[in-house]
Amino acid sequence: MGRSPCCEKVGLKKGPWTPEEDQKLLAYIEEHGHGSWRALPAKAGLQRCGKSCRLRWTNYLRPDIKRGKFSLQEEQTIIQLHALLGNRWSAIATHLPKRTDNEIKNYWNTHLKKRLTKMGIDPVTHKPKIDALGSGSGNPKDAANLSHMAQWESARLEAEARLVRESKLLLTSNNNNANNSMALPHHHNHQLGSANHFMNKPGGAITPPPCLDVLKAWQGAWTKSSNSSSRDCNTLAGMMAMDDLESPTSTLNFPDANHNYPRINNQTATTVGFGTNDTTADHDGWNDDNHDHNSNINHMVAPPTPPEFKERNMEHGNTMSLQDIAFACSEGGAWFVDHGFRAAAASSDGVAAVSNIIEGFTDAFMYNSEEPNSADVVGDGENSNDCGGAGGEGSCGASGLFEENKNYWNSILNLVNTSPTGSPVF
DNA sequence: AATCATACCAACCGCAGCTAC
DNA sequence: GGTAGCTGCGGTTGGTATGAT
Repeated sequence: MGRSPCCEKVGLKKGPWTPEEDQKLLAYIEEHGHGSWRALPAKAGLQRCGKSCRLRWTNYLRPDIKRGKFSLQEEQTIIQLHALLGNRWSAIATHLPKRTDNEIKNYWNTHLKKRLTKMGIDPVTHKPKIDALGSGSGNPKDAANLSHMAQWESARLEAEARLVRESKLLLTSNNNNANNSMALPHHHNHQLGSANHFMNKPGGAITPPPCLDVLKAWQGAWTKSSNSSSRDCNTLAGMMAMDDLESPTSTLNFPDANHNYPRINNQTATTVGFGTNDTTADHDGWNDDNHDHNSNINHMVAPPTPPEFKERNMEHGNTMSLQDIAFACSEGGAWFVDHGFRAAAASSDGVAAVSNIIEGFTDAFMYNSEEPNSADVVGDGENSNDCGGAGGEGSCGASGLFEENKNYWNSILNLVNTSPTGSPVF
């Protein structure tokens, strides 16, 4: 791979651009397009290297750039995408219309990172800092395990999402049946791919679908070891709410309605923790009585009991496999698989079977009304199991698991699905 | 008013991936 | 298959603006 000499050439100007230079570059690109950046400066009469021209164009002169203060929703999106993708600014920028990767990066480094740090969150891992927790659990192994899990899961999550995309491309051409939902048609395709990946095992062996809410699970795990004074800060949303943000919402939102980014749901932020010892009636993942649904911050059910998970985690070398994650969702997972495969049984060929699985899963997992504890999807308070909707009376029991996984799965799928450019994210 | 510290952000640097030859 | 060129990306720097003392 050869290195380009670029700006090392003598005589090329560096540093801030003058209005005249901007005008030249703008005029040339408007008339001819940028074409080859390397050749552009000479053609445009600029004493700059192509790289500098490209940067000036993409970060400043491009007409579709929005400048100015970041909105609350943009901030939230950046934080959530950063939690998911890390410092992949271009990927993050894909989901923030009219914002450049450079701008987002700068904003992260100068604002958001500091803010998170100030609030005791590690801006790299997006979980409460060990220092902030003090000796907390008193078990350094926990921290190591979680860190290990975080790294592993980050990679796995990306691979999973990539497979979703690939499978979508592969299967959409063969499968129109999976697109018959008026509600969220694209999800069928994505789930189709995902199901093909994690369920289509040789010999008919079925692997339960993954509970993808790993980031939140980490936070939940940390919740367990944090003290009561810091518990209120154990959801990112909670932290945001405690700082200078206006809303605790951290459910993935897309800021610009003009870009057809779907608002996934109207629920406010949630944290699911598989490590909590919630024995209270609210089943909100907190072992107390003051973190209920009336809070601005919603807490969801903690799926398996800690000893089960710990034991399993140890068996698997302190990393989480898909099966482990699914195990974390075991209560809903068994039903989920059963429901999905009852639908699949109606088909004989592979693609249709997978399609039917997805149909079944979609019905079951996302819209199911047969589930005894099905929650109100939009959290509007009308359903007694509404997890956090305004005025909702119910708490998140077993249905919280479905809600939480559904929401997170939606988020991931929509991240993949709504990318304007065929997302370079995955 | 002057000086210093901090915040902000445009721009640069260099690595890595992709593609053409 | 190897090499060179080009482009994109992420980390970092340095100049400017703003605030504090």
